[in-house]
Amino acid sequence: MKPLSDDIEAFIKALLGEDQDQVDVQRNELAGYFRCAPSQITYVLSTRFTPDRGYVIESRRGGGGFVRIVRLKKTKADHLLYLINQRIGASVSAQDAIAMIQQLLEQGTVSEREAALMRAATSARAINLPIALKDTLRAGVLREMLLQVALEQKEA
Amino acid sequence: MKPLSDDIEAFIKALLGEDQDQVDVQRNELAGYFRCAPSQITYVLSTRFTPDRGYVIESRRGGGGFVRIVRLKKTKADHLLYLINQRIGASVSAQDAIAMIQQLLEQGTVSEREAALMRAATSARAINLPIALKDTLRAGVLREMLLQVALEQKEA
DNA sequence: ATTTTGAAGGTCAAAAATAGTCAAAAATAA
DNA sequence: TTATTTTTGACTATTTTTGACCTTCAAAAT
Repeated sequence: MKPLSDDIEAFIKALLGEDQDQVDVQRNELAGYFRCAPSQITYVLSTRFTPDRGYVIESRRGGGGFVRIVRLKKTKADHLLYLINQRIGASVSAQDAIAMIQQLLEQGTVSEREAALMRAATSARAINLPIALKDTLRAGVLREMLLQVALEQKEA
Repeated sequence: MKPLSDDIEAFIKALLGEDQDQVDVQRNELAGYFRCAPSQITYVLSTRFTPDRGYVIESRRGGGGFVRIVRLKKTKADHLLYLINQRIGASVSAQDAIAMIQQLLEQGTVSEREAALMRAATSARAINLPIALKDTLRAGVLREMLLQVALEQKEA
């Protein structure tokens, strides 16, 4: 017997279909449909729709809340995905961040202004913490920014 | 289903339009139009039309009372300096950061892509730390990014 | 001039509507 | 059996919506 998670995963992928690269669902509604705990939906999203697999999740709580699943277009975002999934690990030095940002700039993935913003956000001044934590923090900040750029690639 | 608050926000922004910098509404009338509690109007005003987002509210009670929504007109440079020197202190919540970035966007100080980058860099996902340090860190990241934008303003 | 009154708007806390977290239990796979 | 994955549920977090009660203002009544 196939686990429910697989069905839920398939269902969401079906919702995305061919042309759609983004879909909004309501966690409780989905859970109701599959007669499972709402947290199971969260489980599926966090195990099957990761950046690693080419997806990004956004969500909002409260009235009118939702979970948005966005599929990244792999062809366009190839190098970005590599950086996000491989190159950025648990920690990134300031030097490494600068190098990666430079590459993105040179290949035209980001503008000069955008690159400057990214450098600012990952600079030592911005990330003012005990050494042990610095590089970890920077990894998080850089990753989220790259995910954001990858999201926009999809629109182009 | 989008929350009512978003509709009310959009409605008020439509009233303001491009050229108008201020508009008067009647709380009860608006509430009647949207079939909601009058206090919901107050809620929308106090969450979406804050100084951080570039608006101030004035009002008068009693017969002929009104609520006036005023869009602040500050020069971009002044506003940036205010944010950097006054508004961003030792700590900034995720919500406050979003509000400030939103205003920069509406002001045309940053592009949609740049705003998205800034949101990503200051998001809770990017800044994944013990609560105590989060807001402090975010303040640093946001400040450095704004300084960067200010720098470029100067050159242009 | 003073008081009354009805028409605004304001406050605040509770309820409702969502989603997230985390650890334990259950099911499977090795 | 042991390790891993799935499933669940209790508890938390966030956002929106509502309602009961409070304050202020202007015009009418005295």
